[in-house]
Amino acid sequence: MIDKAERLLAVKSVKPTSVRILVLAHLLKDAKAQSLKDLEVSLYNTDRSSIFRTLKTFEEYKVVHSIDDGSGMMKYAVCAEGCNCDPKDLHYHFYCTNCSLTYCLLDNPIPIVTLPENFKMHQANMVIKGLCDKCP
Amino acid sequence: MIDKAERLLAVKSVKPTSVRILVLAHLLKDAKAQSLKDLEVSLYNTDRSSIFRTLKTFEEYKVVHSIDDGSGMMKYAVCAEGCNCDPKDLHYHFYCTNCSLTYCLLDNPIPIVTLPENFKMHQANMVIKGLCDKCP
DNA sequence: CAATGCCATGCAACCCGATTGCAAAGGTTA
DNA sequence: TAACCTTTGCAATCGGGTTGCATGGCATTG
Repeated sequence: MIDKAERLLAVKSVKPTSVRILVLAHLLKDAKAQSLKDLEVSLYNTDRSSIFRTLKTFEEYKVVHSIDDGSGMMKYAVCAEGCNCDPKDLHYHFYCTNCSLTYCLLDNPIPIVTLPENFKMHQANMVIKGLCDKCP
Repeated sequence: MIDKAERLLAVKSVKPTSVRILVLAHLLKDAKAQSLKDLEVSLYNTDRSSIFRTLKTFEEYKVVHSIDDGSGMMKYAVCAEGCNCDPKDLHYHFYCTNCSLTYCLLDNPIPIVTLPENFKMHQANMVIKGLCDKCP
């Protein structure tokens, strides 16, 4: 997972520092979107603000995308291959109100929404809330 | 607008106190969703926590629905007639990244999203971000 | 009318995630 | 080695949301 992280950073032209490799390796580890706090707990000897700034850098270089799932904490997930975080790359997210996990629903593309005249869409944030398959 | 607010409160069985009437009248005044701060500024002589609790009450009684548009501040908008805040009543919201206004796009129903097996949808929060017709 | 109790309100304080200022550490270049 | 830039760690701050508590209004009961 460490190598995978290093390779991804190279592809995205982000200097591979120790914190960045650790954070990205953790994000790659499973499919769920993780919050700053999640990462802070996992990487307990790394400073919160360093992780925070790392995530901002990742966003800037399209390594991860952020998800506001309404839980009060921003979540971060590694971008799928070829993702440019354009509207066409957007996908739904699913937030489980029981276990607080956030999933990327990559199979469902965001539909075309007809906007009022002269409205222009740049991004979208689509979150479905409910219970995941592990929660009753 | 005051009378309209009073009537709506009666319909929803919410005791019509002065703060509640004022808050609701302000929310009815225009179609844009308003934040706690917006209301605090408009009703400058009313306490923030009173407005806050009023909004919570309104949500509980389905007078308003809240929208997390990703701006960092929850927005509130009066429920359309007949709205029960069920998934079927959901609609898209549009957040203008320039002027920070949030609009309800009532004409577009939320499509059916095929969830992974055993995932259950209860609510959804769909926000499109971009520029509204008044912003360049 | 007086006593009681409930609910709304105002004020102040707190919580917590996000963010920033600043100095030290690490690495790169001249 | 010296100068420089970036990253990191620590501490502090910011801001929206939320809560504890005392006051005040209002209605119900005796």
